[in-house]
Parts: sequence; structure tokens; C-alpha cells
Amino acid sequence: MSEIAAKDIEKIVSTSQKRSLETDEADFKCKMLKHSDNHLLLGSGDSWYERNFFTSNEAQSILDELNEQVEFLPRDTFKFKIFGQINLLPRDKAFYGDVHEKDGSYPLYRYEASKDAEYPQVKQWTPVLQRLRNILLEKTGQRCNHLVVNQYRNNNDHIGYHVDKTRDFVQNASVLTLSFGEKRLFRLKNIRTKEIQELRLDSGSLFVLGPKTNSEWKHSIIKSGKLCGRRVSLTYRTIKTIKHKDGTLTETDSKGHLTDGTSEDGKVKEE
DNA sequence: CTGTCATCACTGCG
DNA sequence: TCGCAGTGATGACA
Repeated sequence: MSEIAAKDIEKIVSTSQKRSLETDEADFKCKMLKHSDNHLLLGSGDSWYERNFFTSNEAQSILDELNEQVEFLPRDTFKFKIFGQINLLPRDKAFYGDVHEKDGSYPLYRYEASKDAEYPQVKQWTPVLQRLRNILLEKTGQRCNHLVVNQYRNNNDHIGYHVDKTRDFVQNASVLTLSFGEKRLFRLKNIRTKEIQELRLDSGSLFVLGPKTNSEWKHSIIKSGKLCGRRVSLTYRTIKTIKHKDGTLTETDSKGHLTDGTSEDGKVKEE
């Protein structure tokens, strides 16, 4: 475990795409990647990676707690048809967040394109998940109210290139991802130039995906032929959409407080 | 209403 | 071993 961080970072631009890239821009990205070993600027410049956010001992004990406290949904919760073939998502998922003790309302992150898609219930934080949320608040100033836990059991589990749906995001909020367990390769792919940035997400690391990067780049946990063990990722978000027990939706303001302009039919009053 | 665009993961091929 | 094209029904959006 004595490799240096710079060694872990690779920048890949395929030769076919390199010719069509403006070389100035490619060089600029390359310099950003080399700028700092433990605090790398990535994507559109509003994303960054901190490799040793937790020590490896801390990361291991957090992973132990996650194993005790996090309950993943069955894989067949997420069935979908594509080209006539029924598929299950190649990863496990669980949802946690600020569930209101009295009225049962909770933040709703609609990550599907479809407007009438249904989403699993968000569960109340477990102790370790809430503690990490508070640590991220101290670190970044962002108060997250929603968490997706993804579990990649082995090298075959993955997620393809995608952008995060942002309709439920508080304005300018970043997506904060903690990684525990096995290291996995993460790629950013520029939608316009096809430039690729790759980094290894280590156990105990923090990756911050900025809003500009999310709009200009896709991201992926790539599938690898090389055998590897389990990685658990915690993806914290600040969600403005609140779902109530009667099914209605309201929005919070930019500070995460409920707007007081909610009308009786549950719609949010216009400014 | 109509066309365009994005979308998911898996398979097969070079 | 790897990356990528090809596989299409569906819904959002202009």
C-alpha cells in the first residue's frame, strides 16, 4: 500500500478521439489532474477527489458498521426491459434520508426519466449513515438529506455512463460520494469532446461531483475483467422535493427549509 | 401531433 | 481483455 496517489490517477484519451480534440483543452485537463495528489480537480473544475478522507482503519470500521446497519433491497426490485430482454440492475441499492418523525414525509429523488416512475421507500438514517452525513456537512458545508447506498459485490457489478437527474436537486448542490471496501475504477466522459478522465476510488475516499461536471460529463463505475471484492458507496444528495404521506409533493427552499407557500392541494405556490 | 433525443445492460466482434 | 457498436420501446420535450 505504498503507491503514491499520482500513480493511481490516469488520464486516457483514445488516439482516435485525440485528433478531434482541441489540444489546449486536453493539456489543461491534464495539468489539473497533476495539480495535487490528494485533492484533485476533475471534470469541469467543480469536482474533486480526496483519497484519504478517512484513514484505512477508520474506513474499515465504518464498513463493519455498514455491514451491520444497511439493508439492501432485493435485486428484483429493479427489473427493467431493454431490447426485449428483462434485466436486473447489476448492483444492490438502499435508500436513506431525513424521514420526518411525526408526519412520515421524506425527500424524494426521482432518478428515473419517467415522470410517473415509482420509487422505494426512503428509510430513516442509521447511526453510522447519519454520523457520516454530519461529517460531510462539516467538510463541505452542504447539508444532505438523502442517501443512495450502492453495493458492487464484485467486478461484474457496475453502472454504465449516465448523468444524475437533477430535477429534485437543491440549486448548485453537489453529489458527495464516500467509498468503502474494494477499490473501483471511476470514469468521467465529456459528453461533447468524449475526453475521458479516470480515477481509482479508494476505501475511505470522498468524491465530490459538481453541478457543472454533472451537466457536461457522464460518469461510470466500469466493469472489469479483473476479479475484485465488494465495494459499498454512499451517495449523499441535497434534495428539495419532499413527499408526504398523502402522496403530495412540496419543495424546500435553497436552505433546505420547507416553503411556507404550500397551498391546500399540495402544489407549490409560484414566486 | 410530430419528430428528435436520451435511455438502460448485454452480446458479439475486432 | 477491452472498448465499442448494435440491439428498441418508451417517455420527455420542443
